[in-house]
Amino acid sequence: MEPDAITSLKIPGSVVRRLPRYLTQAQHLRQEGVEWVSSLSLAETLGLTSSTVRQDLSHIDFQGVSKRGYSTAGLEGALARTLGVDHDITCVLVGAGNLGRALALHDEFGRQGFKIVGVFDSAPAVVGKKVGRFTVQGMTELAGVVREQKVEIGIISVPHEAAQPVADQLITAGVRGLLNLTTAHLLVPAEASVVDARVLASLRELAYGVKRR
Amino acid sequence: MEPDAITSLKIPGSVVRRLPRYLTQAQHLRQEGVEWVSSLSLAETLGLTSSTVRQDLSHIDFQGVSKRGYSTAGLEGALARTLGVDHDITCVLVGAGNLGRALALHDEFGRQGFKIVGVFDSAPAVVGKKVGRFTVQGMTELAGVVREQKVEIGIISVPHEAAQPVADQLITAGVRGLLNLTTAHLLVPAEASVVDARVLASLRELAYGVKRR
DNA sequence: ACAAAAATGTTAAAATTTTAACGTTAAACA
DNA sequence: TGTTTAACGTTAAAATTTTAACATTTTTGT
Repeated sequence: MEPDAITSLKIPGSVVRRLPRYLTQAQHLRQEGVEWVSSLSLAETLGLTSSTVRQDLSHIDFQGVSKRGYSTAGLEGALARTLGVDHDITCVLVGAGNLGRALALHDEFGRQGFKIVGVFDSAPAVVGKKVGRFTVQGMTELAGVVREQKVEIGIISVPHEAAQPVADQLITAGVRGLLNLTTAHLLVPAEASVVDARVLASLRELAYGVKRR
Repeated sequence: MEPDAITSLKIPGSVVRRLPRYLTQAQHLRQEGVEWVSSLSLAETLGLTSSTVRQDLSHIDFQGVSKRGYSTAGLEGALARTLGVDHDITCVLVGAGNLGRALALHDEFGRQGFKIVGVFDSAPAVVGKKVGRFTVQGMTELAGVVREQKVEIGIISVPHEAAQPVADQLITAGVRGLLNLTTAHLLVPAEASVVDARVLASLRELAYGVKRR
């Protein structure tokens, strides 16, 4: 099945960053038994305009229906396909500190298709310890696991000084995307992707928000 | 000391979202003993243009020096003041699941001035349990703690269906900013701020990134 | 003391993103 | 069966954001 020439060509970053929110809404609504949703209602619950919603959804391979809106199930499926989350994605997690362990234990990601297949850490004191169903492995085993299990995404939750070397190791081993939970800025080759989770940055952004009133 | 009329008037959101990254860089550089940094060098390490960096920093109350650039210490201080992170900010955390517990245990936030003063959960089985130095409290105690300790920020890491009611309770109790770790979209009065941590959304954004190549 | 040059702050243009406007489609109902 | 109308998809305008260009400043070196 050939992907649609227009819709698959390249979705602007501003739009890609909103697609996950539409997906979440579509999921929630469908789970609540709602079958149809309009651009206006999506806009209101997400704090956008209906124009933006329609403009955004025009980038995915899915059509609304006049007078009804969008089928929540159809929208959910189309968004999942567009984002590439309509199938499981294998991940490894590097850095078994508090944050890393929490993510490994947080089954919601697994339910959403992000399957962690290994947890790694460089500290000998941590290697061998259990984190939920995982046994923490040493960094020497990382490349092998990535190759054997065709791991696509690496989640980095190490101290920020260690982040770049870990990123390099992951990319060299064959991972194509990095979720960066550190405050470091990661440099990767053009064919790889990085998304920063920005947890501390979000808190700081919030500090600015609460200050000015 | 009157805040500068121009610089404090309102910094565009696009800029505010980058200020924490400059702050992080300035901190890292100063800790490494680097005293000066240019807009070009900042731009290169953050993946921006030097123009954007200079434009962004023109919003804060701080001047660079011709031929030298920006003093890392000065920049760090000015950014911290602009964002409002030059003093401690009290936070409470609601939802002592895996993610919540990890954040409570992650001392980096505390070192950066975000002081958690209480951890709350609605599940009777969890209330009374220890999370690091905290004893999980019931929701009935939330309002009292927020008022007595003048808590400014609430961190929400509950199941998404519970997020809005928890947000309402926090706002009613007097919190002025919310860090939302759930996938719910939170509605709050105009005088309050919400920042979404977008962890799952980031993974999904990454899925799109790894798909298209 | 003067000239050269590196890097800022600022102005203005370019690019992108968001919003509004509106023609079109198809469901609902008389 | 025809009319009404809600809501889409699309075009174009408005607003915002990013980038380029350059005049200005100030350090450095001769």
